[in-house]
Amino acid sequence: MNDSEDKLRKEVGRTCACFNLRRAARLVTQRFDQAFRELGLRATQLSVLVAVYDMPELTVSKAARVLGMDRTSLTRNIQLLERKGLVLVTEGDDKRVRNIDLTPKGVEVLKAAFPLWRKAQSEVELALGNEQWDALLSGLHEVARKLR
Amino acid sequence: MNDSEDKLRKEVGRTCACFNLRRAARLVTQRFDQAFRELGLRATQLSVLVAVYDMPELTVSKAARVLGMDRTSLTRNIQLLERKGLVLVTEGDDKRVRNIDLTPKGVEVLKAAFPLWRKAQSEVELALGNEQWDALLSGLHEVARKLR
DNA sequence: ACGGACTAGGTGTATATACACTTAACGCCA
DNA sequence: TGGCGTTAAGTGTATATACACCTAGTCCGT
Repeated sequence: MNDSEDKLRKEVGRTCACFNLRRAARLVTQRFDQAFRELGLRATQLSVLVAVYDMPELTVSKAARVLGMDRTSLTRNIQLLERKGLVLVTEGDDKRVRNIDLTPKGVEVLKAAFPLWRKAQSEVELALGNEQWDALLSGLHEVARKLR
Repeated sequence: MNDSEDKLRKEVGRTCACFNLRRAARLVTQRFDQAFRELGLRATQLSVLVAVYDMPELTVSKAARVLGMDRTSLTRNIQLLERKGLVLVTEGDDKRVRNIDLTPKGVEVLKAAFPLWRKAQSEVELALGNEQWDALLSGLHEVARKLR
């Protein structure tokens, strides 16, 4: 490996957008998953529940766009939530679409998750400090806006 | 759901550290995976190769710490790279540890990946602009430093 | 009405990730 | 030196994620 390759290699380790985003996501996800463990809920599942509550009669494709997630990934997520009895999937008027809605149990779990979320979220915000946290969040929003 | 619960729910959607990190990581990973497709390499695999090259005689546990990844997740990653013939896993003097090193083929793939990485990385940096990208990267580093 | 283009969704397969548990090796000390 | 606590690693299982491919329903022009 020559000098310029060595330089590039070091740059990858330090600055790679993909690696740094994934590493941070892994670390934060571990904390959040831990926080929701008592509900038998994973962090990803909570974000799906929130989106479903926010948008009644949500379809799989619409939800995938909002969540910045591949449609087929979301299908598996929703199947899981359905098995847990947290969401209800029904056929739309257009027979191709599936409408996703929270069950009463889903709403209960969502409500129970809020204080646990608040705690996990505060830990991250505290670790960074308000200023850096705001900057980070802006950057993440911008990534979603530009690459969605 | 009462008013304060509604407010919290909306806050989750907008500000959740876990969701926003994961969504950005998903979107960026899709681009990077796409960029490396011609090498049969995924973005995560590249970051492992870089770490392995950087630290000769790296062990699984040490690599996991550096990469901010669960040790057992890394085991699966390394098994994959071993099957592809990109890394070599050997027993250490201490018979418990495994030393991970790149094979010549691994070095070749790593070198071939650099220009592809440069291109994918530039797209993200351009999408955000230098200032916001620097702020985002700092935040991600800080998350790793504080939560590792 | 029909046929093709388009759209919504699911499945097969592979990788990524982590927790709980297990196994094997090391080291120390009584 | 024999046993026990510690450490390094792998396995079983479950979820998360995405691409390639497939199916079925809708729409529209003729």
